[in-house]
Amino acid sequence: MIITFPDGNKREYSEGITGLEISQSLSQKLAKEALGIFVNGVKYDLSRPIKQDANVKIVTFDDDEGKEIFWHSSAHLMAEAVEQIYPGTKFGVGPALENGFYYDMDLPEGVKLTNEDLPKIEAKMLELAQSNQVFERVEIDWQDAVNYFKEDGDPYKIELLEGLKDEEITLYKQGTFTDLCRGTHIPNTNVIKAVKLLNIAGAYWKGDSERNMLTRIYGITFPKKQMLDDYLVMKEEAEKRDHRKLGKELELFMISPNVGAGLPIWLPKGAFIRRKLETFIKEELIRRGYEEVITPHIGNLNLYRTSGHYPYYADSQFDPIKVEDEEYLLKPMNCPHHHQIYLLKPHSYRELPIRLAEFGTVYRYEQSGELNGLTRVRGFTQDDAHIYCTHDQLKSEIHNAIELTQLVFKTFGMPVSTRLSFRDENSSKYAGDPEMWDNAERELTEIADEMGLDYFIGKGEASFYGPKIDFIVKDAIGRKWQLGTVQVDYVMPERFGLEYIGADNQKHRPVIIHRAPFGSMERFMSILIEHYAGNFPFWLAPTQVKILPISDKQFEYANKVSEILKQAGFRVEVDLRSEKIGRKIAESEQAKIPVSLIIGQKEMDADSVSVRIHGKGDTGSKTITEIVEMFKKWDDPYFKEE
RNA sequence: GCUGAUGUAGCUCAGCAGGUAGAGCACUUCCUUGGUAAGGAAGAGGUCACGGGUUCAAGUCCCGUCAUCAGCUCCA
Repeated sequence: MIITFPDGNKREYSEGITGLEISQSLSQKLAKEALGIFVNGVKYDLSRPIKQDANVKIVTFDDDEGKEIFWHSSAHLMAEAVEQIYPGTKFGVGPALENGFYYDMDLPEGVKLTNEDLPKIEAKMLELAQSNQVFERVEIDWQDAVNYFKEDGDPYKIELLEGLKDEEITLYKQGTFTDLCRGTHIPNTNVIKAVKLLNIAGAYWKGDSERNMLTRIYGITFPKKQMLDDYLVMKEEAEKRDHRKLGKELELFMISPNVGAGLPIWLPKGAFIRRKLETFIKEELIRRGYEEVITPHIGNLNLYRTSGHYPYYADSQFDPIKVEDEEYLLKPMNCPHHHQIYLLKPHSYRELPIRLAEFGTVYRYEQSGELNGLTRVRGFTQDDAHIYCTHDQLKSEIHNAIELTQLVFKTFGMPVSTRLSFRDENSSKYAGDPEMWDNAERELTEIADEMGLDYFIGKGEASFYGPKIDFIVKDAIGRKWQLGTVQVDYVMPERFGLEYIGADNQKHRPVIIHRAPFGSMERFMSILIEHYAGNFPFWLAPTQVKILPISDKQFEYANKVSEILKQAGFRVEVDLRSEKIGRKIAESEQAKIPVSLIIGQKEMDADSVSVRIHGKGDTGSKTITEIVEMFKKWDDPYFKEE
């Protein structure tokens, strides 16, 4: 039997050899670290015999697939521990996650877990792990499996089995715990050396709020204790970046229950940064032929009946407002307003594309449990624009919109993933005919391919009027959020009866592209705060420079320097308190101000300043002329430090 | 919206066997004039989220509301 390795090497083994034996034949280290083996692309347990020639790949904790196996097995280990501590616990599902695992369980009557119970379970898990339990794979008949779980009193497993009637059923046993599971698992629990249970939360069975709420425990495990320590340090660092924490500390925004949940209020410093971002993108829009418009915050309900947003999204809109005999809606979208502008007069194909842009604030009713800092709010501002173009222009317009979005993420150095959001053919929530959808989805794919985008496809993620390309970013604690978006729309032109006169003197329907490179200013800001950990670059920082005179003998000179810098257009503050320089520096650093200029007798005599850069420390003295030049260079969004 | 936890000074938090509300930082005043991350002293500051209830007495116990957090569900 010939086994081929990922590097192309081939070796001969006798039939029925296991992954573990193959690892052992390669190296002791690998045999110790191996967690599973892919046989012709199929995950196998290391103990499972391989019966024919195959391409194999042995995975360890260093591989994502290895982590998945490790954490999935850890979920089983946790279940075993919980079952031993709380006999009679019923189990739901327990998958591996990107970072760890969870298990959903239905604890016995009267048992309520709190965070204080977690160390007990952790200790049990470690104890079980050290007892060298072997994961055993059992292929079993469907009916036997049902009988087994009936006897075991696990209704959830039986329900899962109902959906697996035509499949091969396997059970996995380790120690006293047996689970319905497809696998794969680690060979032995002893590779789990460090355990941390992170939190407890409720989770509905099958995600259905009508059904039972199970107790979900999240945890993470590692093959080395040091790895857990590193992970916890990293997690702590990430939590320090949380925009809700930094937003408060740096006085960027607030949320007042007196105004309303999910309705953020921008404080002067936060508002400054946001305006700066707006100016930045506006300059790019002008360069790209957009025209700015302004539309009101409410609109006649009929407008949204025409667009289809009402009643389609009635659940996530604020209730209509009665005005005399009409009903108005707080606008959930800007597009219907912009379509009115298009409709104002007839258009020739020669005018297209028409690109209407607006920082439009929209209001959506989000469930109270969903609200989250700036990332999920009830009122937010989109850097919205609608491009009305002919079908011939569609590709190049989409291309340009994607390019602009990419420019944004590149400028801020944010890592994004790109999703082609397509419809789910089995759902009826989409407007327009299937042929149109197929075309639009194909066009988007073509453009993405031509641009060499590294994308994945999100089925069922399209908006109701068309497919889109979404740019998705992770926040500091690993949650994913959609920011920029580019959407194709053949539906609204129909609904609003948009037309243009073509070269053939006939009426034609334009196509609409909806696009927002930032997405929402609120959400973008939240990610930006976390991305920079509050250390905004020079061009964005509300206060760019803090001048710190050492004693009051330098106050006059400090004010003079401040005046020169202000005249040159920089945002400067002077610290004229009778504090020691060490404290002034400490506070300037804590406020994350990019540059502190320290001024003592020496600097005053030399017409210079001592330059301290946030995060770098003292960088020596420079003359006033030199720093003005330097700041001018830094005050550019596209400035990159060599 | 659902489940659970939390809500005490501007901030971070202690007080939880019911018995007159505390610390550090910030703030004010005074002293200090100091060279690259926190000098000293004094002072001021709280309807203990809000509304009910139990009790001689409630920050503390009970109920409700609001908000925040974690998760679930949802997201044009």
